[in-house]
Amino acid sequence: MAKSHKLAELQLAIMHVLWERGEATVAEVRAALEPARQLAHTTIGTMLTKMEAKRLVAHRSDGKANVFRPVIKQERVGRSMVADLAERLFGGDVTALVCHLLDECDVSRAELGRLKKLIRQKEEELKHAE
Amino acid sequence: MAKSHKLAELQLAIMHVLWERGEATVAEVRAALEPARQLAHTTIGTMLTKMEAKRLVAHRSDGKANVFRPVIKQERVGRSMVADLAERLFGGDVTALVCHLLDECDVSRAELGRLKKLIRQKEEELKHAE
DNA sequence: CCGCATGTACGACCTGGGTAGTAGGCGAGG
DNA sequence: CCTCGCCTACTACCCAGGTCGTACATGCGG
Repeated sequence: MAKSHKLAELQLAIMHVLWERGEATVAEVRAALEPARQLAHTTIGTMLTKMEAKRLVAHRSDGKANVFRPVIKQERVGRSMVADLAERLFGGDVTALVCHLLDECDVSRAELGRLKKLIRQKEEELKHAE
Repeated sequence: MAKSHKLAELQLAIMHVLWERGEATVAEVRAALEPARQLAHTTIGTMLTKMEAKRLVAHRSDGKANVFRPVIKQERVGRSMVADLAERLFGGDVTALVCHLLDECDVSRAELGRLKKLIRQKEEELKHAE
């Protein structure tokens, strides 16, 4: 029952760290976030605790420190957040969202190439599915 | 400077009504939102007031009622919210976002057609720009 | 054995979104 | 003129995200 997993700023940043590393302690997360944001050690800890309450992460106790690992998949979060945005901004019209993307951000030719390939591939899949 | 305009759920819904109509009273906004959400008249009023404080909307007084109109363009909000999501979810890699879209949502063949056309058009633009 | 460095757990607080109640203004109908 | 209905303005809350401070545990170097 894919309940929409909307993660806010910091939560998402933390999840990224965990997804990348598999698991991490509070200090490690903090260090990883350090360049972008200076946060107190406890801030990360608190956040992680709150996130555990929401079943976004889980922890095991390794000696003195807690080691956290992601519970939900990046995949899943990405999917629901993108879908959510498409819904709220374009009434669920995915194509409209892509148009928007293409229009507003500058996309390099290489990227266009990749996209073309992707679309062709998608068309193949559709053909086979029928 | 394009400070990122992130609007939350209700705010966005209200803006959609205003963008569509050009302007509307509290009662009209409420009526427009009615099918999806039952909200007290004052809820809309309060929200609109808060939004006015943030310069998202403005109002003129027409007799007894206030008539609100959008101050920011839909365009602008869409752009910054999409960019924001791309940034937070895919580190700004627009192509990754599009891939994701294509992969996860089911896109009809007609939509794929539209997208192909779009990309070709985009390629033209790039060529001319050089 | 002491105290510093690290860590955790818990509680405080602020902000912004969202939701609504209440008080008071004001025009229309009786 | 009084009341009903509609409207605004103000105030009050609740919740979640975010940010810490403080108190307390505990391993390690001297």
